[in-house]
Amino acid sequence: MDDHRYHHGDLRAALLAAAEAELSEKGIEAFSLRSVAKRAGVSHAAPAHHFGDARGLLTALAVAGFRRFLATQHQREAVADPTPRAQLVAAGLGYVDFALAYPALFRLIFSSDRPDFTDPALCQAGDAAYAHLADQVTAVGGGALETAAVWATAHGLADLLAAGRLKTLAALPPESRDSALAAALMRSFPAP
Amino acid sequence: MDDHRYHHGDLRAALLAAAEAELSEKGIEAFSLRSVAKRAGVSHAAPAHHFGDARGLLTALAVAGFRRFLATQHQREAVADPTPRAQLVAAGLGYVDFALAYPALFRLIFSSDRPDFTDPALCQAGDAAYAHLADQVTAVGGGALETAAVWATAHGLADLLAAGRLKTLAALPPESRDSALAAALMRSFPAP
DNA sequence: ACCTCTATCTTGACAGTGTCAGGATGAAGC
DNA sequence: GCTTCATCCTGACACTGTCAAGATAGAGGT
Repeated sequence: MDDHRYHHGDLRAALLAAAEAELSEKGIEAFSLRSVAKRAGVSHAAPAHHFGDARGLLTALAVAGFRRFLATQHQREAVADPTPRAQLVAAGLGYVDFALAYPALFRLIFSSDRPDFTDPALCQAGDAAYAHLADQVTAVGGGALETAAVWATAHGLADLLAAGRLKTLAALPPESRDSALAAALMRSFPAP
Repeated sequence: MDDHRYHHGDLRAALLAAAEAELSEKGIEAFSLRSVAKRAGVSHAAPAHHFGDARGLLTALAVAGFRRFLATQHQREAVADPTPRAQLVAAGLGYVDFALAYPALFRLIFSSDRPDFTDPALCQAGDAAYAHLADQVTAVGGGALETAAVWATAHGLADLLAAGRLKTLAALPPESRDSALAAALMRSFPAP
């Protein structure tokens, strides 16, 4: 609990936490590496040793974001019917949940050039998220094109809602909003 | 044709053109006001007089982006069947066309905090784009929820394609890609 | 015990950025 | 010709990311 040691102990994790806080407060376009260091209580060049540069930090943050992205979908799936169709819809609702709960992380992952998307760890995290969706589409009898269609619908809903551009949907109470989202998702893949 | 006059003549338009070129080359997150001024051949503080600050320039650029966004949709609609359903699908294809032709502008408009979206001109331009879509959904018998569903599908396809994340769709030849997009769009609103 | 080695973090510097204050320029109106 | 004013420039400031060089402390060997 001593914050004033020369060696921090777990500065890497502390910097990631500070970076996420800065990201959600200031947004990706006002993100500052020095602000992150200041928030973590270290010098402005301390992050360099753990992440190389600002891109490295944001890449690591994007990896963590993808993991939480999948975890948010799993939360929805856990409380949904075990049928493939219900699981797929639940994943879509989790997709939207993540975008609304962590809009800055969502934008970092899907609408930013700052993370290095050729980084192996980030590639793997992104591929895992895609594979999860593709598996579920396969389970309902769809192929690559159906995966693209479902993904686009979920992504469009999530992105527009997170940006505050779907006021008619956002104004609905949670249950009817979810059912509207579910209906849109259901239409995006073929009937059984 | 004299580029070295003290008074530029139409610096505002020249700065907008330079800003769009910089935006599409460097991306929104590496956008630099000084680079724009340098490209236009004026001093680093010249843009301030016409746009106030960097946000003002990007706001004006977003307004122009919304206009071109609508124009791109109109191009598709002009060569499509005049039936309401075909016109709506054409608008969706134009939506995707714009995202692929001007990805940086698309991101500026839909995934950036830098423009001032409370600016009257920008609000009006954005509302016009929304109204165009809503009108077409109304013409096929849909309401607010259907508008949201169609919008989300078109937006998701456009955003993911522009980000290069739908390789299966992007790999298709143009005609079959368009028909796949059209099929996804058709499913997003009720049958006649 | 001491001594090195190494990872970790700090300090200081540099070029580049947005923004502001003040000054220079030149076109238009009287 | 003189004034006026929009237009554009120069210079300064604080802030940013990145690099080089130094300070610190924990670990491991002798």
